[in-house]
Amino acid sequence: MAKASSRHEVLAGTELPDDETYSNVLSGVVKLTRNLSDGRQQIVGFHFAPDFLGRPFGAKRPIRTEALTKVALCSFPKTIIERMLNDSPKLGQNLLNHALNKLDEARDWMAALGRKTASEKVAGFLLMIARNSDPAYHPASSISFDLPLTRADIADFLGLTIETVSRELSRLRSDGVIRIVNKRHISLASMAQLEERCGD
Amino acid sequence: MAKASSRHEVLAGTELPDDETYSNVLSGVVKLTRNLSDGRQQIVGFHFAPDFLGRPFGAKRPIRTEALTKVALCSFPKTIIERMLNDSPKLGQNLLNHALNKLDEARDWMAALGRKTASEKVAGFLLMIARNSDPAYHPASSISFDLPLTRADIADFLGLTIETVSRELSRLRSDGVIRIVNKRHISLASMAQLEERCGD
DNA sequence: ACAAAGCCTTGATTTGGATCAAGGCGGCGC
DNA sequence: GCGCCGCCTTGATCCAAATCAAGGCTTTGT
Repeated sequence: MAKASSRHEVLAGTELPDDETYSNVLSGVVKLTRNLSDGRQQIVGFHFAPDFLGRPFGAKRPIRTEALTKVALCSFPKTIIERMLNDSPKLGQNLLNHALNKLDEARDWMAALGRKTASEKVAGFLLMIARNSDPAYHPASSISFDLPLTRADIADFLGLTIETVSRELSRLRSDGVIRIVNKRHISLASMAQLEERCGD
Repeated sequence: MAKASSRHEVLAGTELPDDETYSNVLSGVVKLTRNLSDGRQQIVGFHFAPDFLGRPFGAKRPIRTEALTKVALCSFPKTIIERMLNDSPKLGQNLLNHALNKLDEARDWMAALGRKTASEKVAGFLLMIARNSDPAYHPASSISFDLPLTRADIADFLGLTIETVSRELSRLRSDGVIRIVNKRHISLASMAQLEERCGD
């Protein structure tokens, strides 16, 4: 298996075509986007390390895959993966678990999109990024992280406009919940205050 | 395998506990609900025949599972399923495919919740029910079906209020797109008009 | 037959977030 | 250095959907 794999990096902004490979995200962040016919856009998922990318036996879907940051990938040809799925049940179980975790995440975000207010959405989003940036986080300690997304991407993820995202971030800052070190770097006194504001 | 299975029916409104069984939906409709702490509610998925219910190796989730109509199930103990997953890769592949299809559905609905207008959401919802009611549908022919949901459930699915759902259904009726035979039964002249109004 | 409870519809009013509008700031090319 | 461009913020106004309100229709129980 190690023989067939190839490690490579792509730059932020690269579209990852839905080709015949199958990859593991080693570092960086990938976004999945769904478009309506008139151009309205919704981000429907992220892949952080160590998520998988690519669908075995894949029915193609109208979803665009794009690197948000520099991304390191470890890729295999789909034929190899499909053969391994037939031979060893272990891999299939990993993939099934991964897919079910992604499904749970998607369902959490359906609840957020359908029922949360703008400020709850933004707080919940910052929490998600914070948790994925610092895997071994302590709920009480202070944390600082880069936003891998522009305001436009955040808006596309939360089902809001750029202006509303900007206003809610300003409000969190003036309420003392976050510090906006610069447009792309946030620091938190504690996760606890964000957790109170995220509504679930 | 057939030995360990048991066929049974539950009434509309029954909660299906997240127990140690694993089931196939033979008929009827099941809803999955996610709640925020203050009681706001979002329906995050449906299971129609022949979907699967239950998560192998299951991490429990804060999701409630409830029969919307009378539902017929074919159940197996989880231990059996988990043993079969280790023995034969075929079952694992089916489950993986099923999970990936549910994930695609969830992502379509994320786009709807985040970016569609109320009337597009209602049109898209009717289309989904119509397609699941009449598996062998012809896009051009006229169709009639029962809504397995109350207005409150529809609102919880679409991230709207009961009143808005009611108004949008009334509007589709007065525009001649649907006939409301009674509160729970709808008939369509054609799917095409709904497809035009669902926004994607 | 009637009362009570669910569920749904329709109308009036309010409001959260969208849209429209006007800069600010930082990086880059010339 | 200076002007341009992309990205972000903030303010003013508008509007789609929420909320508030009133009743209608059906079913259930007495």
